[in-house]
Amino acid sequence: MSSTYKYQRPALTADCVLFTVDGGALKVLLVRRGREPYKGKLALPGGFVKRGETAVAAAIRESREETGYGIAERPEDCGIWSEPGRDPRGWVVSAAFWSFVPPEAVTGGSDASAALWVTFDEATDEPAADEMAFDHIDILWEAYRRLTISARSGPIGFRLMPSVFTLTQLQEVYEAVLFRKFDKRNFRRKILGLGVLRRENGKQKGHQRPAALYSFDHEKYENLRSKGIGFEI
Amino acid sequence: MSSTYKYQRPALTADCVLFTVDGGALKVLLVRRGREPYKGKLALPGGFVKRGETAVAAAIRESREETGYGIAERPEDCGIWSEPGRDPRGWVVSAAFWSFVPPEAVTGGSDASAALWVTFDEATDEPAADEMAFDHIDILWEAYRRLTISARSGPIGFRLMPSVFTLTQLQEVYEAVLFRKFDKRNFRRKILGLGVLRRENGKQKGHQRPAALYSFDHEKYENLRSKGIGFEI
DNA sequence: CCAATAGTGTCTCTAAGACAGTATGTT
DNA sequence: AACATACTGTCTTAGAGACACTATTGG
Repeated sequence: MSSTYKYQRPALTADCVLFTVDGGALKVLLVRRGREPYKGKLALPGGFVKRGETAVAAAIRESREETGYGIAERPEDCGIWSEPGRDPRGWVVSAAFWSFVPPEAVTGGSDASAALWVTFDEATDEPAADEMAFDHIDILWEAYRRLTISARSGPIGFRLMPSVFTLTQLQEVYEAVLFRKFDKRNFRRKILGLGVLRRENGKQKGHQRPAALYSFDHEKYENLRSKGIGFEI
Repeated sequence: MSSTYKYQRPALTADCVLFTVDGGALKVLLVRRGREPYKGKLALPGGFVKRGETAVAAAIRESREETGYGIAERPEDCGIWSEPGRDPRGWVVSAAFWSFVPPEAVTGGSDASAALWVTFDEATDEPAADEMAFDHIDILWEAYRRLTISARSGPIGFRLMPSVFTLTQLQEVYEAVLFRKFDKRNFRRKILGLGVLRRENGKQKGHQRPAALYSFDHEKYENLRSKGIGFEI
């Protein structure tokens, strides 16, 4: 019952895949590494977990420090990455997470940071994927897999919509995340039928016919999530 | 770029929640701890990750060492548990996993081990839940949450059925895992409609009318899993 | 013959998906 | 007036769920 072990200990890092939808495209936040190893390569934001904090807290902290972007909601698990040799510095295990960032944040990051939003397509296609540090390309794919599962099993709106939005905007987000198109009438029927949207006063300011504005009803939304009601458009 | 860090390192453990269905009840495999801390309390099988192995490999190895039960399939993620103070010995972070064990294994464990199968109800209800070491009761609940999600999104059969089985047995497993009953005709229609079962020759040996035997068609099963087809009975 | 379990078919209802035209604003 | 986008309803089809009786074996 001593506080030391005969076993060697790994270094523990926390990495975070941050998604957003911007201009109809699913994007992820990457940083260009300023030091070795993989200096100059693209990587997920992240860093070492400090004693006294949880791994998820470290992921939030490091993401904010490195990129200036705040995380809207509690990040979700994206696996434990412990393949020997995944980090040339030695035994480094990473706890990965993923989360959404609302689109307002896309233009609000700290200017001095090395963070950049890259479309998911660009990040995962050659040759950019080869430019990714460590096993981060694998983590990115796993995060996307979990994102799509999450998007299909419940409304994802809270996590990446602005506080007030139009139904067309909401549809565009779903189309970007799931890489498919929806029929406008069917989409509206389904979404409104969930009963989690609240009609807001006012109209969108646009160049053509203004659209009605909506927001999420937090209470009904949580109710729906906890009951685990399916959500297949 | 040295191989040492200014940061302290956590000890890393891997814990594994092993489920089975036995006698119509969902059960989990627990071990009674033989040493401090929490000596004499119930805990999940698990132990320290060694350098050169992945966390999931450690979970498989430790489970087998501690309990004698082999794991049928690759364990799935059950989160990273890193709350400060969760282990009185110091900074100990646990990577948790969950998996199924086919029912044949229930009677096949090593006799000398301190492992025992406990129904999920018993393990999670008071007062047994208070007898659980560390934060393992939380890990157990999280594993069950993930199990039910998995059971609803695809056929779980491969992972915990014997190689040949009857439709009634399969239904009993689903009912035990999901804590609900199914109509026999609807269940059969749905399962057979998936096209992943292969009719086997021979009949069940029983005391009444013998039932037809089935096995899983591995190829069609994997096809179904990869396509992510829903599975809501 | 009786007990026990295996096995089978129909109806209803809900929800997804396909489909085209009208309404309302801006310039 | 022309243009751009918002908004709306019906039909078809697939699948979930409720429901009760017959078939086959062992004792």
